[in-house]
Order: sequence, then structure tokens, then C-alpha cells
Amino acid sequence: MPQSPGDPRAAAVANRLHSAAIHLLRRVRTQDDAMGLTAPLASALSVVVFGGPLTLGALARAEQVRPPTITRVVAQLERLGLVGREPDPKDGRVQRVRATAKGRKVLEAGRARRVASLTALIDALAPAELVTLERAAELLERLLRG
Amino acid sequence: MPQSPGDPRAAAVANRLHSAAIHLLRRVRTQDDAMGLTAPLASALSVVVFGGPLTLGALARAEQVRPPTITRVVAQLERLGLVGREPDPKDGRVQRVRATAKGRKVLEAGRARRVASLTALIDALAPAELVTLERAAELLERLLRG
DNA sequence: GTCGATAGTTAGTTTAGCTAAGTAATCACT
DNA sequence: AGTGATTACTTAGCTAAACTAACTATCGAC
Repeated sequence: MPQSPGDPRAAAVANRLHSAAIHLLRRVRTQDDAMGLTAPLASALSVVVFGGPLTLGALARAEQVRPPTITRVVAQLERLGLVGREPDPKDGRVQRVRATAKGRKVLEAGRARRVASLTALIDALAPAELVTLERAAELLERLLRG
Repeated sequence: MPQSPGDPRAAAVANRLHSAAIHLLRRVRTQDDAMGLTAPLASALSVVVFGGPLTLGALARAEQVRPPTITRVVAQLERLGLVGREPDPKDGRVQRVRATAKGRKVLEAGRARRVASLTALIDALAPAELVTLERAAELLERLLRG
């Protein structure tokens, strides 16, 4: 299988993944209301919970958004009592975001709900298919982080 | 195929897919500008081009959005000259959406660009990995259509 | 101490999605 | 033939997420 740059099969796969991602997110978005956290908020909260305290800038980079966006996201999470801010003792410009106990709890409870409809779909798959999706998710996360 | 409901592995996969989808779309969104079509517009145009003339309602179902959303999407595509509307001779309530020549052209030119960064990432994968992603995309599309 | 760079915020715009409510056409049924 | 329910789409108004541009405040270097 020669993998020449610009392989049309790669483009086709990219297209389909793009389409699948759009539809997947549209599907789970309707579930977001049930837990009171929209997808971007949940995603950011997840990073904060698992990534430990981190600066707003680092969070923006992790979430691949611009600083103003992360300012708003953190403000919302803070208003909900899910994260807190800590000034940096060394650098007065910097603030670190840390998850509260409530934030960790809500994330745990929420992620299950948020992906419930997805989980239900996936649950019906054969084990081999489940493995395919798992591998694909792994691959994508690795590619997209790089 | 013994897949007990609530299989924790299914939930874990759902979580990872969700996260991957968020990051994937954030990645390609920045590329959308290059072709002048945002992701939802491009997705809808794609359905119209490949799905032939279809009613607004059918398009809404295909795109998994509510009617008002598709009204706006079609209005934008129409304003851009990428699709046209045709009244149904039999049913006065219905309008069919058809891609214009320009619409087909823009889609062709645009799809490559729109997923360019994705394609570049995917291009670097081993053939087996590419197949995994392809299968996953297929699975997801099938699940999400149902 | 001033000057450029960095961290974060504010202001304003765009886009996408929703619900609720409205219009117009069709269908079903007497 | 007419009334009532259903269907297809639109309008109006809301919320959320993203952006750019421009601002404030702090830091580091010279």
C-alpha cells in the first residue's frame, strides 16, 4: 500500500471523518442540556480536572482556541463553582485554573450522561466494531494532539 | 456479540470519540475560511450535491438539525448561488433544493481544501491505521444515521 | 526607568443551533 | 363541500461559541 502524499484515499477518509464528527457532535449536543454543561465547557473542565492546575493560556492551547474564548469558558465554569483561580506567586500576570471538588464530581457524573446517547449506540456494536472505534479514537487523539 | 448494556468499555469509547470529534472539528474549522464555506454549510452542500434534489425537511433530517436551522442554511447557500429551489408541482408546501453548477464546482474545489489539514495528518498514517479510521467513519455514519 | 513582550480581559461581530409561534397547503372525513 | 388536523416551511427571538481588535497590567531586559 503505497502512501503517496495526497493519496486520494486519505482525502476520502478525512472527508468522512469530518462528516462523522459533525453529526456525532450534533447528536450529543442535545444531551448537554440535561447536565447543564455544554460540550466546550465539559471538554475544558475535563482538561482542568485531569491536567491539574494550569494557566489560562495553557488551557487555551490544549483546547485549541484563542485566549478570549478561554476567558469566557473559565468565567462560566467559575460561576458554576466548578473551577477556581489561583494567582501565581511569581508572576502577577498569570492565573492558574484548578478544579473544585464539585467540578470533579460534576465531570464524573456528567460525562456519563453527556455521552449516554452515544454509549447506547455503541453498546449495540459487535466487540470487533467496538475495538475499531476505540483504535480510531486513539489514533485521532494522538494525531490531533501533535 | 455479547455486549451487556452499559458496558463500561462502550462508555469509555464514547467519551474518547466525543473528545476526538471536538478536537477534530476545531482543527478543520480554521481551514473553512479558506474556501468561504463553514463546516455546516459545506456539509449541507455536500448532501445536496450528492443526494440530488431533496426537500428542506429531508435535508434537515439528513443533517440532523431542526427545520429553522435548515431554512437558514439553505438561504445562505442560495444567496451564495450554490443551490436553487424548485417548487413541487404536486405539493405546494414543498420546495426542493438543487445544487447549481457553481455549487458542485465549489464543493469539489472546497472539499479538498476543507479537510486539507486533516488529510495531511492522515496521510502520514500506516495503511492499516488508515483502514481503521475508514472503518470507524463508516461505522459512525451508519450509527448516527439510524 | 523605559520599552517591548506576554497574560489575560473587554468589546463587538459572526455563525449555529434551539423553541415557540405563524402561514399556507394538503389530507381525512363527514 | 367544508371543517379540522397534519405537514412543510418560515419568522422571531434567544443562547452559546468562536473570532479579531484593542485594552490593561505585569514582567524582563537593557
